[in-house]
Amino acid sequence: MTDAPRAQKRSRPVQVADQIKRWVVERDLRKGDKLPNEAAMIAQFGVSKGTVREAMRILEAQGLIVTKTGPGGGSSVGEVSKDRAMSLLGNYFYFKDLSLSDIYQIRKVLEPELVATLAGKLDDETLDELREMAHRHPEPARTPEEEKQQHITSLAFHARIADAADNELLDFVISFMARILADLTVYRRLYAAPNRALWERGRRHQIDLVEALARGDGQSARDIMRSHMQEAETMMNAQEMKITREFMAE
Amino acid sequence: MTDAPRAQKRSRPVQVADQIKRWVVERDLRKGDKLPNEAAMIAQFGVSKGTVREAMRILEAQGLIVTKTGPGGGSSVGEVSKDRAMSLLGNYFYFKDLSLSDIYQIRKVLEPELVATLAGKLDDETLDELREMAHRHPEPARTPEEEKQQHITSLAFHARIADAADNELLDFVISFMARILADLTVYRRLYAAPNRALWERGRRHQIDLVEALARGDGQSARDIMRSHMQEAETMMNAQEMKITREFMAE
DNA sequence: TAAGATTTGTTCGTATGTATC
DNA sequence: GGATACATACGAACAAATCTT
Repeated sequence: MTDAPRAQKRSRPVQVADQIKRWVVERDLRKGDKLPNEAAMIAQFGVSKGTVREAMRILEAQGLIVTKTGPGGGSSVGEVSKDRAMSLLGNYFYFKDLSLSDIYQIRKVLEPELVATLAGKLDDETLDELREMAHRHPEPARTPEEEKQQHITSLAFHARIADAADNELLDFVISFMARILADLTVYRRLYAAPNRALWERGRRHQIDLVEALARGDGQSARDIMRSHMQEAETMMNAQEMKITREFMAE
Repeated sequence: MTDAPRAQKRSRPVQVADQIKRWVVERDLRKGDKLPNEAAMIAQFGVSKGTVREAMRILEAQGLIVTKTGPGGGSSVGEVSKDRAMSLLGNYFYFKDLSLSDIYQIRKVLEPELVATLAGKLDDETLDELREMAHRHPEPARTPEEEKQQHITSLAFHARIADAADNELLDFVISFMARILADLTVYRRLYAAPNRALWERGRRHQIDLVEALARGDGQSARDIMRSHMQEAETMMNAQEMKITREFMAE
């Protein structure tokens, strides 16, 4: 049991929620498995309807159960989705004021590592998706709106690669960083000459990376991603950005 | 607004919880700031007491608010603790069956990166704590119980270093991995000769690492951590381990 | 210490909404 | 459509915690 030896006073709904958690773990229940209905829990725990409902809300908020009305309805175990997990974690960092350099310090080492292990292991469908994204914007953006769109496509490119990893933790961390970056609000001064050469190199990186992945060349993939990350960081630092302070919604 | 354009039917408590979240974000409320009390929310949202309470439980479960009874009590904004964030994220991985190699793939690149940036930046108090942990177990374990204790001390050593990072995201990821590893259940066969040489090298690594950090030698720190991670992985792979399948408690 | 005020915590009864058969 | 089984929501009352005087 990881359960802390807690001396704290815990409200009844929280106690009930904890008991239900233990109940689920003990029986090793899985995704669709059903929990007892309200009436049964009222009897089981000797508490009122309201208390049971509050307990269910707690579990629901954590993504652990889903509830349906009607006959055959009730609560059942629900796998925590990646999106919800990212939102919950996002709430933690809401108070932390992450900087771009914080994020890039990690991206710079994780993303090259990721592509190195993925080389030669991607199926054709994934590779085609990546090719499409890499080629989607053949010209530099002319308007802030286009710029934003390209930015989002680029982050989706990275998230798509992470999804293909069989390391769920690596996938999550990289996807989470992509999401934070996507949620950034860009305050930028529009420079007269938005370095076309640098932009072009970024695009080439993506294209070359996909082909390195396709032919199973892990070392090249790693090297390409390294310089890509390096240049991406440079570009972003050149802009004035600020992380939006808001809670993430599921 | 990150808020998704959700068509779903959301129950009233969830709607109320969302509105309160928005309310908090709009006013940029911080850690101790108080929310309206139950009665006010009942009036504000035109819902019943039970509904408001369920909404509060949702926010509480996410670590966003804390509630106290009595005069001057009520709900207030509560910074999400690292522990709670780790627990919530742990629930996501509960369903994922992470392997040791998944975790070490990331540790191997992140921890060397961490110590490299930390060299020369730790205060004396932190360094002394690390020295104490590195020297705490001068002899190899003789019993499974001692072995477990040494394992936990070692993970605490890494978590302590992560805490000192000014990169909150890096801190969190490393601490989270340490916690997962600490939650592992060890099923081991006790080998006749538990490689004393390897154990001794691990201990030396920790001791040397602290001194490299103390004298500000980032390159050495990185190298030491690299081989330390490499050997730690080897040791763990030699053991039979299995991740305990249970929800983490706060 | 004690009493009173304030605010959340819990219960019960009842009514409504919703999905299935 | 109607019956059934279930969650959803409301309102009034009382209990418990905690602060102030």
